Amino acid sequence: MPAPIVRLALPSPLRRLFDYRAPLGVPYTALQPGVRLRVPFGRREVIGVLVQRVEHSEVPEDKLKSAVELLDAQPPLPESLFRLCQWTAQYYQHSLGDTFTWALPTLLRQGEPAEVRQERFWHVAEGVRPDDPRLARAPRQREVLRTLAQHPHGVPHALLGKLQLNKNSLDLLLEKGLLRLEVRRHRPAERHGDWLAQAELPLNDEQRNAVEAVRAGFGGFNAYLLAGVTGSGKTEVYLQLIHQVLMAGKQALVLIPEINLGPQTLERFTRRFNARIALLHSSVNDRERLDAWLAARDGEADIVIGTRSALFTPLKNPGLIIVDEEHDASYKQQEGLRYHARDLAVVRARQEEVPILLGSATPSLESLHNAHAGRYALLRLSRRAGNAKPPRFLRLDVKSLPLDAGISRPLQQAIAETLAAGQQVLVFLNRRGFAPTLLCHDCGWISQCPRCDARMTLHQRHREVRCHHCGHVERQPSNCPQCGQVDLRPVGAGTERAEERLAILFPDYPVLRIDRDSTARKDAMQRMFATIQHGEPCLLVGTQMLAKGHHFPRVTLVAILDADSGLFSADFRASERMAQLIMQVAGRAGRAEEAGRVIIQTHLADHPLLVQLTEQGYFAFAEQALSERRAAGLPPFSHLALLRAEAHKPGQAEGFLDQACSEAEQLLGTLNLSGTELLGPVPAPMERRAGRYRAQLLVQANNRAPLHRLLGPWLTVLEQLPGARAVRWSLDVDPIDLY
DNA sequence: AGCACGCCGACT
DNA sequence: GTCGGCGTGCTC
Repeated sequence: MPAPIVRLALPSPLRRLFDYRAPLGVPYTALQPGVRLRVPFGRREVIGVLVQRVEHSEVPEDKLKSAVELLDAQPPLPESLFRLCQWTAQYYQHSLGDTFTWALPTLLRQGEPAEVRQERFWHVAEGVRPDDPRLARAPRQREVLRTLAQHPHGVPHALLGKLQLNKNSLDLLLEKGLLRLEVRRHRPAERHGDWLAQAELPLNDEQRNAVEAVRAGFGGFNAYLLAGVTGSGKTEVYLQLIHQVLMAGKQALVLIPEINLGPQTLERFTRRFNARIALLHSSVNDRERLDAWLAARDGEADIVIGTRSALFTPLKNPGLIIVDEEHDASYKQQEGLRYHARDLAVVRARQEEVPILLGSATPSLESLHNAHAGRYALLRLSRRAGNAKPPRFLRLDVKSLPLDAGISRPLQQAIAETLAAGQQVLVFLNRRGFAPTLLCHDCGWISQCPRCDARMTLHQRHREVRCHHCGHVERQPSNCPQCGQVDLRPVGAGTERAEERLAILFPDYPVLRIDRDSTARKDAMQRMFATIQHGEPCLLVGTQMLAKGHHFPRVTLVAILDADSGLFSADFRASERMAQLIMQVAGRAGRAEEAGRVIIQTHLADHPLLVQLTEQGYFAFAEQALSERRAAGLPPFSHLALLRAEAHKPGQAEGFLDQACSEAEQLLGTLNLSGTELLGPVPAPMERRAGRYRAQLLVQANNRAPLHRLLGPWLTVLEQLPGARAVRWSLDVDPIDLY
């Protein structure tokens, strides 16, 4: 009887499965969905995941290859996670095999055993004496044996170096049978005593209501949107809910944004609970990641905290999923599998029948819309802890006012007053570098990036001009490359220039710049935060790095140098992002007894969205923005998919998208789908980037169902299009950035 | 995606 | 004369 046939998902962008004969001698019952097999694929070997056994294959007998090896006795990923991956692949129209690549720990897809790290212990074999005659002429080995004999419980492999035990001698001794190598499974961490390592904080009634509401929904799928202004104590709500989860013998999964939220929030979790916490963020190495993944899967971790990809951590007893700062853009992956971890978290919660809590001071319009539609229960926290007053907003109209490094005279005055009163000032400017352009005053030459349709930013400190889009760097020219004159002028201002200018304007106070450039060195950020916490009056200048997570209790003035770009951008989400950023930055100020002030420089001081935001607050802004979206038929009142393409030659990407567009039109007809529109193809807003010409085609649909009915067959056609190889293309379902 | 094959330009 | 550019074909 020939070996059974198995259908596998392979790490390849091809959106189909591949059939193989099972390896020889593997019992039929071992071929469970989810087990990994090593298989020949083209001219290489890859590791695939078994999706199903099949009776017979469409693939001709002579093309059917045999799998090399079965890697697992049991499927390493539980069925729940397998299902989530299948759903994800389907929804984002992505290859299932590649979806596993993004969802599973690196070591698992490299074929590592799905087991917790094993520790190896070296022992002297039973009955062996250090003066064994076989070692008469091997003094080094005799020495090794003598050392090992002093450790009756064996020597862990990791400590061999410390004891000066030579690996070579050990191998020889092992070969002679004089040593025994013991492999011990890392023992799961034990937990003792009460879950709380620290008393819980008292809750105000809003917080108590929130905790009670979510608790009432334990044990089944229920979704909550916790909308709490900065400083209203969202984290305490999370902590008390997690405590309830732990007491019920279940696990909590907490997703956090990528940037900086780390230290302060994490510390609150670790200090509060006497629990096994698995951390999954960018600086966790592959081995630790696999161990954390396994611990969560086997119920040996009580709380899992991690960034985007932690969404795919299996849980033995899931009790609650929390997505903190749910509006944060870092939940959306922008390459490969373009998933949104917040959206998938909701799907997962539904699949695993657990409650989910989305929290934010500035909820996304999508989530607010879901709350209005009754899909999420809205829980509001409107009061700041300790009766801290909300900040006061001032729109400073800078029309026709001179700007000095982006700073107007009235703002300088406000800064001076604040510093004189012994308080700190935060200056927010979402642009790194000294100036976004270098201009020749004599001939009009500008610092254009040779590979992008963009200007290169001057970084004066490093005497360089850099392209922020492709990373291209050149020396700062001293003469104009075009006319040779020396009058090169920086145009506009970034954080570096603001920092320099503020240091001159306020020589008596320290100026700290916080952006990706200034915090590149490992401890730089820590040192700056230490200075800030110290409380002396000072000026902080920075990008959105300043807006996330950290609290600056002594800051009483927040200055936002430029709010305009959010108000007239081509991207319809720009105003939402601007509002969120302003509120997040504003939230850094005035947390103690002094109310903070927020001064927003703008040329559009009467812009309705800005007025609404600053006078009525974020929720009023959101209502207005939502009604504008509704009127324009934009998300969340419609659904988008964006087909992007890029190619080396101009026009090539658009040519491909033209074909794609007519294929889509045809399919819309044959499938009889209505309410779906094709917009484009158009060149990308920045057509050339890193030397490639880019274009995009937007699909907009009133309903999700017809959109998805189109996408599947459409991509199948696109994959077979003759021109498809010459362009690099990808589909983004629910795109966030439309560039 | 990766990898090989195949056919035309600047060089050890 | 070769090394190597990327066009295109295929992966059970």
